[in-house]
Amino acid sequence: MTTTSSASGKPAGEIRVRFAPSPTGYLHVGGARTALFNWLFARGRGGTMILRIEDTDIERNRPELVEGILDGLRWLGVDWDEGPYFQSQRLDLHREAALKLAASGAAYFCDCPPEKYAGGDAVDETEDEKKEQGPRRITRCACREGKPGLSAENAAIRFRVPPGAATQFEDAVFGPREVSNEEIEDFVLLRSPKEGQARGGPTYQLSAVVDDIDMRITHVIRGSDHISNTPKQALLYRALGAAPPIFAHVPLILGPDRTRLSKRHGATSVESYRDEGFLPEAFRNFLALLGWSAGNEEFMRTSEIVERFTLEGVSRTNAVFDRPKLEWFNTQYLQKLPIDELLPFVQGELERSKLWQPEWAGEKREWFSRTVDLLRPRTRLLPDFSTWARAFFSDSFEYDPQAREKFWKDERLGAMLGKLADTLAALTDWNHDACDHALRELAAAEGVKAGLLINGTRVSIVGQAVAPPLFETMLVIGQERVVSRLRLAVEAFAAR
RNA sequence: GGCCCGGUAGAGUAAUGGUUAACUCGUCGCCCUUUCAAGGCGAAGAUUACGGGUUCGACCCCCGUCCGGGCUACCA
Repeated sequence: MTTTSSASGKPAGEIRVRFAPSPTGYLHVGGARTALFNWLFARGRGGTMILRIEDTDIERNRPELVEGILDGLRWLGVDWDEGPYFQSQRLDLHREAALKLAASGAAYFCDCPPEKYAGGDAVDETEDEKKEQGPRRITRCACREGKPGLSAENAAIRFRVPPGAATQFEDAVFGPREVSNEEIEDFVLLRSPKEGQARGGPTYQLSAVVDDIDMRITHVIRGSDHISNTPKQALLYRALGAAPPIFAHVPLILGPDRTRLSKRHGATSVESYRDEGFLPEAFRNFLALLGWSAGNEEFMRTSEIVERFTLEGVSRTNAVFDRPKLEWFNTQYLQKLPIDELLPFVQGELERSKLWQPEWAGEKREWFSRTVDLLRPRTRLLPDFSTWARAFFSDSFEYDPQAREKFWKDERLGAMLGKLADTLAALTDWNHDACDHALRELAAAEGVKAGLLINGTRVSIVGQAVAPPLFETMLVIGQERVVSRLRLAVEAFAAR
């Protein structure tokens, strides 16, 4: 097996990491966080990020899911320098390695039924032994001693775990690890051929290690659910004549009930957060802080996280996914992002909701920018721009029933709205103070508190009880529209 | 069952033997105010899972217990 055939000609000593999802589902938040950590690590030290699709399980594998995973990654802003490689296209390399190991005696052919191995039971134990209480022995079946007539055409290949030794590896998060080989079963490298097949496929252990060697991966950063498999892989590296990489097992993400995050906890796919209207950078910031931290500051632009990220800073404790905190990050980014960085996201949202007008990117860009800037302190998710703030982008909007209920109570309001329309229509200079004075004078003349008119007017021109300060709202909506909306409101008020 | 890893306020983390255990989210209150957010100020909330050690001194080191998680596949 060669270790020099990787696609990149970069110098040795460079950091190379990979994210290796298997297409058995969508990209979930746990996978996304693992991808992010790999990416942060690579980007922070000039390393190379590789994407590899682990699709060796033909039965569970769903190729149509690959594109969704890539989309999720792209949305997250996690890009890669090499790949995606598909393990299904590298099967010969994996088989070759298994055969080579079998030829050298580091592995052997075995045709025991898989059930014999399941559960870690010793297959060759006696009934008496089975009844004994003590710890179960790790499987070492008779094939290990060599069974005639076996080959890759009719048997699986198992790794021969060296007896009487211990296997160690380095984990950047959990520290040095050592496991007695007595705890490691003779795991399968190459499956036995299924009916109609000439040869079996590689298992995860084999293909991952062979590819990691071939791709010259220096740091394997993955979920801590893999930590127990790592001794097997360390053994494999050495048997294949390669030095094991540094491993870094990152803690798992849990649901509110402290069990592993899964569908029943609600949204777990990255795409669902995209669809809800979270900003990718907010999501990234949140994810980065699940199992990693750097001092007291939590709101950190991605560039800053890249700068500060270290494997040593990764926690060993599983973390609970806390949606309210994710939402807090989103509101922070909605408010603090330089406006020009936010605009494309709002544009995307308005395009989705069919409210977008091309001129807002052209001659009316200033207006668009000012309006978004005015709205953003009160938004939580991108769709707020096309739902709650619809009246800022469209003349077709409805009065929110609760807003009407709350602020269209006073009977005198209807008439006042009409008078206000007349007064505002007469204004020659459409600015904040002019609107302010006009409204307050009217309120005084009518003998009502300005608040009554202000609140009633807000509902009239944007249909909502909550909006930015009224006179600034009037400015961005424009004189003509404000006046006509007030006149429409007079009718609606009467018919309410 | 076995092997491994964890356990600091409701959540995420800090403090890696040395003053009243710190920060962020959330919760509650006050200020601001034209609605609601944002923002500002403040409060409540932790016998550092429990029990033993070691030490002048323990969140931190050791042992045990409990709880949680992972692995225990010819899945990845």
